[in-house]
Amino acid sequence: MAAVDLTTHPGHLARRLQQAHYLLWNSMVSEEITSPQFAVMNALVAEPGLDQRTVGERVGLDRSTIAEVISRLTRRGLLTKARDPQDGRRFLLGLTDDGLRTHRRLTVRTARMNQVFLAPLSAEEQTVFFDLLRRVADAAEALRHPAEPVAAQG
Amino acid sequence: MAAVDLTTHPGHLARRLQQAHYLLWNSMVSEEITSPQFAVMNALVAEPGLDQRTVGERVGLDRSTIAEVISRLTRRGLLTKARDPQDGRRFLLGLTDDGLRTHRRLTVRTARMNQVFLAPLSAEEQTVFFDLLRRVADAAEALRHPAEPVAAQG
DNA sequence: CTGAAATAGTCAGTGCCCTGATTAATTGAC
DNA sequence: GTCAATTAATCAGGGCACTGACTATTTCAG
Repeated sequence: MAAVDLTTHPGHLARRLQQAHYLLWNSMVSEEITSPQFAVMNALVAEPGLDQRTVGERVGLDRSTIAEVISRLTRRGLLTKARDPQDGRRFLLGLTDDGLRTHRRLTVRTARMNQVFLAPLSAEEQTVFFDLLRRVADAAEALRHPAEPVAAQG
Repeated sequence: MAAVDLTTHPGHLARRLQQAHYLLWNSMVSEEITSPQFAVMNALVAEPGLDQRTVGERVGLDRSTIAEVISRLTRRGLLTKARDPQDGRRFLLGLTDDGLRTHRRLTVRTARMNQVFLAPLSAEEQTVFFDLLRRVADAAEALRHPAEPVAAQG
């Protein structure tokens, strides 16, 4: 009986949290547009004309995944993709009118969904929750993308 | 400029948290066995002889996903699968010796990984983090599996 | 005992997520 | 100016996660 209590494993809880969010999104926000797709559209509302790689960086998706997400959004006419005349490697991205409308519509619904999602916590707890979540995620991400490796010491 | 700040969206943070965990698991625990696979093995250490559906329930995986995970573990010889003679619909699951050894080995490593993952938080913050995470995940899950719908009132 | 409902598992289809290998374009050392 | 290194994107391949439709078995009402 060397079994472990998974409710003390942050990774397990993170997975369950994300699954729960997925289901809630599906029922309260959209069955067509997923949360990562919304994140991509949102990045392009904030900074129109970004290229694929940079959008991925903004929303936290690797090069392969961002390519798939963008391909789906393009296929649905929510997003346009054009070669950068200045740099033939890049594709510049932008939202179509439909994409913009969709983003606006979903923004309202995500706000409602977030309220339901966080309802079990008090206002102060919600603040703490965000703080802890961000700190853990940022630190773990930093482990993977070690940024400027400060000149070797010792 | 109606863009939203995704760092105030719990779902977005949950996704980033899970991704960060995935990467950390890969580098600190195993490149062969994934976190959900470990969760399944762990459930069978705690309760040997469970059937597929129940294991899925224990670790939070739907019937399709649990089938895939079990198929991979079986293919690798970590797990056995046998028809329940009492109920021809069920498959009873159990760990092989190799599966048991693997579980034991990974248990040590997951403990180390959890420490690294939670390192940015103080001991008290870690306790709070677990509490908040569990409450939000449980509540959101409850929305989807509405349990015993208490007799309609009013 | 028989036929309908419930239950366990499979299968097809969609989408997210990663790695490693490859292709095309640009940049930079010489 | 040429060739090597870098960079943006694609592709192949493995794994997780869900839904809806299907099969096989069991259960239960009658």
